[in-house]
Amino acid sequence: MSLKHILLGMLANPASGYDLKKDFEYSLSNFWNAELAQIYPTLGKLEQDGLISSKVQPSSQGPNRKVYKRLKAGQNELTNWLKQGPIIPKMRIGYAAQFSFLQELNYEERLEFVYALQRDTKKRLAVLQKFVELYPLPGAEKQSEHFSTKQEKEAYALQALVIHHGLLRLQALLDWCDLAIAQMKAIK
Amino acid sequence: MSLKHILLGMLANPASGYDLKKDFEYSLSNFWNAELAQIYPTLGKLEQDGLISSKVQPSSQGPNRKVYKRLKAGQNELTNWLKQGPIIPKMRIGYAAQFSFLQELNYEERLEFVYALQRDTKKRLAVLQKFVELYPLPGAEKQSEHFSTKQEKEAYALQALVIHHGLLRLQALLDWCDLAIAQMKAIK
DNA sequence: TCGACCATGTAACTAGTTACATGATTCG
DNA sequence: CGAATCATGTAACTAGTTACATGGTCGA
Repeated sequence: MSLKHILLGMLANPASGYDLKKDFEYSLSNFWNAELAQIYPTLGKLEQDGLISSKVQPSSQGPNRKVYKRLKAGQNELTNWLKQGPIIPKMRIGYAAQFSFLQELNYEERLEFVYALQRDTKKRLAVLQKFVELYPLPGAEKQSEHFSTKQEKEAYALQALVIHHGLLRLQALLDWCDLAIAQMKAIK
Repeated sequence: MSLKHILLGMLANPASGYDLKKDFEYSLSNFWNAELAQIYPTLGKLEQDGLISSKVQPSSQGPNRKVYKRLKAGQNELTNWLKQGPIIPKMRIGYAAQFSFLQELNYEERLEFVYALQRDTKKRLAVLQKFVELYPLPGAEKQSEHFSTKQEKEAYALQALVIHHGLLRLQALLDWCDLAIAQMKAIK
C-alpha cells in the first residue's frame, strides 16, 4: 500500500491524522489524496508495525489529539521505498476514455464536453497558481537567498519543483483542450 | 464503477473479454488499463443488467469465444454517462509524492531518482510515438482525405486527438525532469 | 514436445470510498 | 443556539490486483 509510505514521508514532523488530512487538502492534493477513513487505520497499521509511535496530547480547540512521530524503523522503510525508484502510476484518466467514445454524442454535446474539461482545468490551474506564487522557482528571482541553511534551500527547491510539476501538467492539458476544440470545429 | 462504462464504450463493435484486454494493452493503455480478472466479471454484470448480450462462437485458434455486443439499454447508459461531463481523475502520482520526500536521500541518490524517471518517460514516449505516426493530426498533412464518410473522419480525429493527449502529457513530464535536474544541480 | 498465445474463469487479497457514530470548542 | 471546525474512529461497500485453475492450438 502506497499510502503507508506517503504518510511516512509526510511525518517528517509529528502530526495527527487530522493534520495529515489537511496537508492532503492543500498543496499535496495535486498528486495524492486520502480520506480520514483511510488515514486513521493506516496510521494504526504503521504503529503496529513499529514504524511510527503515537502520543495523546490535549488540543487547544477540541478533543484530544493523537500525534504520531516517525521512528528509526520508519525512516529506514521510507528511504528504502525511495531508493526503489519512481513509481509510475497506472493511468486511469476517465475524461480521456470518455473522449475516445465521443462519437456517441452529437457535435454540440461533444464540444460542450471539451469546454467543460477546459473550464475545470482553468479552475484547478487558478488554485495552483496561488501555490506557484508562494513557491517561485529559484534562479529567475532573488528568493532562496532568504534561506540560510542548505537544508532549507533543498526543502524549498523540492517544494517549488513539485508544485511546478502540477503546473506543467495542467498547462499541457489546457493546450490539449485548445487543440481538441480546434480540430473538432475543423471537421464539423 | 467506471470500468463498466469504459467496456460499454469499447463495445462499439462486438468483442470478447480477451479482445478487450488486447485493446487495453495497445493504444488505450495510455489512459486506462484493466486485468482479465476484472474484465470477465464486469462483462458478466453488464450482461446481467441487460446492457450487453453474449453469444458463444468457435475460435479459429483456441477454445470457444464469448462475444459480447452492446444492447440499446447499453447505448443509453453510455450516452448518459458521457453527458454527465468529463470525469476528473483523483490524482495518485506516486513519483511526485516520492519526489517531495527526496530530502531523505543524498544528492547522488536524488539525481538518480529523477534520471530514472526521465529514462522511463522516454521509453514510454518512444512507444507512443509509433501510434502518433499511425494517427497524425489532420490538417498539417494530407491524410483524413482517405476517409469517405463523415463518421470515419470523426472516428479518426478522436483517435488522433486522444493519442496526442498522451504525447503532450509525456512531453510535459520530460520537460519537468529537465527542469528538476537543472534545479537540483544548481543548489548542490 | 515445449513455449507462446488463445480463451475463460474463480478466490483471496489490497486499496480506497461512503456512510455512519460520537463528541468537544469556537464564533456569530 | 446553530453552524463550522476540531478530532477520532468503525462498518459496509466498491474497485482493482495477484495468484491460481483449466485447457486448446500453432509453430519451431
